[in-house]
Amino acid sequence: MNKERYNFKIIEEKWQKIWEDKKLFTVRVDKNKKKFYCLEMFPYPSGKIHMGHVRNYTIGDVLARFKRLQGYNVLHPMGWDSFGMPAENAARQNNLDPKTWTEKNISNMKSQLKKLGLSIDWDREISTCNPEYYKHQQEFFLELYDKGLVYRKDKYVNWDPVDQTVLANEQVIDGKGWRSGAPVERKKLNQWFFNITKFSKELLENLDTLDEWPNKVKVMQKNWIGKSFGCEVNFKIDNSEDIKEIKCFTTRPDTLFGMSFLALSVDHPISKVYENDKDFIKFKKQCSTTGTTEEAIASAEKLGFKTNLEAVNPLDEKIKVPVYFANFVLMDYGFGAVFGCPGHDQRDLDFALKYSLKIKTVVKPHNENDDFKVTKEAFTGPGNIINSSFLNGLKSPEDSIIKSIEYLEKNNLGKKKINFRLKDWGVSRQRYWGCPIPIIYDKKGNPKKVPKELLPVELPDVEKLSSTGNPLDQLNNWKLIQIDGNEYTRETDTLDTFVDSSWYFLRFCSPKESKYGFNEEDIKYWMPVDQYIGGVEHAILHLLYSRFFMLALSYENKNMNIKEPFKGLFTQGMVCHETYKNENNQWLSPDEIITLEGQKFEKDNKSKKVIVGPSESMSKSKKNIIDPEYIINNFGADSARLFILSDSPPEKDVQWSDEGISSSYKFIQKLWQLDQKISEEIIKDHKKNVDDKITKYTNKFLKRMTENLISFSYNKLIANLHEMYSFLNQEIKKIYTKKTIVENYSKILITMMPIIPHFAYECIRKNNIKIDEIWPRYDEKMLIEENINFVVQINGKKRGLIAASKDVHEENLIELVQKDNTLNKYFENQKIKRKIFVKGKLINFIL
RNA sequence: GGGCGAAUGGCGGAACUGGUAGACGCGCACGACUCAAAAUCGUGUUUCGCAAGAAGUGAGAGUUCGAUUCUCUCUUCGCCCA
Repeated sequence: MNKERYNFKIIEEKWQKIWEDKKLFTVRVDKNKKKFYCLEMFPYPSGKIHMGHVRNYTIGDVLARFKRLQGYNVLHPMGWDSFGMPAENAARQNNLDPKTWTEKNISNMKSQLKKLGLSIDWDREISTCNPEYYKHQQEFFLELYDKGLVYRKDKYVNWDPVDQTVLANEQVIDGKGWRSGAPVERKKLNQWFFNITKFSKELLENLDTLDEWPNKVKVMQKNWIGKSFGCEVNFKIDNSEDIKEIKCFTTRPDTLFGMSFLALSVDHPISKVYENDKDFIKFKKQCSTTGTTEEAIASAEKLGFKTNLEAVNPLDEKIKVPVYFANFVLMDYGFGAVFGCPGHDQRDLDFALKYSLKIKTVVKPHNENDDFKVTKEAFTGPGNIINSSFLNGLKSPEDSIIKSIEYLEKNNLGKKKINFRLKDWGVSRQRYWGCPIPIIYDKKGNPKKVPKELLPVELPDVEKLSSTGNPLDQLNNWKLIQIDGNEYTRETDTLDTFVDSSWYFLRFCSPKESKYGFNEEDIKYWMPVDQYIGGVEHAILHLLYSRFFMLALSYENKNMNIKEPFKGLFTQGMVCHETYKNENNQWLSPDEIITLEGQKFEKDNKSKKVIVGPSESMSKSKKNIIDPEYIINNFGADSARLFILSDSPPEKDVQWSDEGISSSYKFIQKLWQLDQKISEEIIKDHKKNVDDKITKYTNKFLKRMTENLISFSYNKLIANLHEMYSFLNQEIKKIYTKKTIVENYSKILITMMPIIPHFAYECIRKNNIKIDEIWPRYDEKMLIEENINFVVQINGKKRGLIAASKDVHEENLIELVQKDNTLNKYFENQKIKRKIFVKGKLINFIL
């Protein structure tokens, strides 16, 4: 038999065109149909899609197509997270403007995504850098401003003194600017903030309602919000005219007796008193050389500036301690002041050792004596309180904290307080390529909202980005504006791109609505997102900001009652590949390698062996990248989809391999050969079936496919397909009527539609199978096996199998076992002490 | 240091509520076709052993007739936070 090979190039292109012409995936609100909103995290238009995108969008597409077959009205949109720094960097490098660069990338990536055969409603495509989009974002900004959820304050940024620009944390490498190499300074700028902490409590508590989220992500968010239970304590200052009291927050009021200093942030209001003190100015400047991240501050050497103030221990007035400014205290947390207890906090101990302060031990481990003393390492574990007057002997921390707070409250020295680690969201970026903040300043510098009719505040075009500073700051004809005869200056900062992605899922519901960011009727129908799919790297910020945005929009708005944007969340794993290096320890890309007799060599110089390293997530720096476009062109989209799903569960990392993709390609060819065999059998149209094996199998197969789709076990779907192939390939040799074959085979083909859609549609069309595109149900009755292999165990060990009816009684089964030649030897000269019979499964003899 | 999770053949991974460990794929070996190779098809593939059989899911214990699955201790690795 001369079989035709499967030509994916012609067939995939053909079906993509049919889907597009028929607008198969274009959806609208239909209140008679149940909706399903399937969303994958939209991409940044970097220029080309990468394997991570292929995986993300394939997983989403399988689900979207499956839900569509199940009869849902499926919203499956796509857009572009198109503001951000890479565009600015590329523009500087290539001497073009970010807009042109971005638009070119979008059009290229769009055609790449289309080649994957995704079931996307492209009519809803959005791009965050489009004024049509960010106009509404500016409205939201002003709406939140009116609600009091937006404010301005001073905040430190990483400042590159050479490039005269603000750096993001990831642009600071070893304390130096990534481009200039100059040591980064901390600089204070007046910036805009979203008051996300107003919702700390809701953001934390609502996590418990998200039962379709991975627990891992919820734990990460919980830790990030960081609720802590503690106490604010008032410390009296008795040697100063101006300052009478300093407030601290602490989670360990039970260690107050061990206090030996008080430490303030250099930004604490008290610092005003010292603003003319030369030494203090010097110290403050020194502090500004450490980075702004918590990690940088934590790992920096502890430094202090001693004031002449003396703080009184509220629990014992005889104890007076010095007050310092210290570089490890942050103004953002608590009151910007902490009391130092060197015995039971490592940071405080480091500080105390440096400045020769007292170390008093007030907690001892349970198994130690009362003369236990902390010297070089702070003791932070659980224990008992010592050297602490009325707290002595109490279990620390549980009993001692409660008791100490009780005492402080009773004597008006402090009060119980819940504190959150979460900080307000700074949204100002000193960048060009972002959404302009719709604020203007009058001559006195007072901020005013840009009038609604003047929105959007459009980004001015630039021909070339300057190398230093914020470009918007230098465009005077844009920056200076007259309204009603009054002169104003525009805000030149743009919004953090996380703002863009905090509401795009709402815009997808009404992408063309011009009056507002969305239409309430649309939102009521489509929201929340039923399944959100993306990388775990967005577990905290993007998801938290999106959750905040929903709360902020519904705040003081009775019409909005959606509190959580994402009902279900799925975080997929990364795509990995082996890494290669040459003899000189330089990275080599997979296409610079050739395999000869199981050994890997350099393609250009076949005598040079290649060192094969561990498989790691694909990255440019390690050169272990496979280009999806190359794969699609050479193996087809269906092969790529099949392979990216097959080897690992979608939530775990997957290893990309040449063998894997070619095996997927071969498997599609095999399915095609099988399809041709089946076609021939359909034509023959026998009069009578030899048995009903195919129908039984199909039901079992459908059950497995359905269950594996629901549970995201997509790797098992592919295993099911392989088994199905082996089964049908054998079984089709027998005689079946046309009706039986068509009935079963069409159901099987439908199950392939979400996974390898081009192939499945083609087979359906080619065999003239008339189907409603409906996910097939299986018949429970057909799943029951009349005869079962019972497991026979002796002393819990498997010794054999006995075929019997599924309803066989214990006595009859025992009879069968004793008649069995291979099993009865175990019973010779043995007494059966006990029998365990599990109906329809096994029998276990204890001898 | 704290939190969360994982550990199964040469490799990726299956095993439903405790009940036949290793489905399926890769790799490998052998065979068929071929002058030969590639492609394709077939057979085999946890380890030890010729075999009967024995051992076996990171290590050690426990519960149970029976544990990859439940409990405890430990080891290693991954992720997040510091």
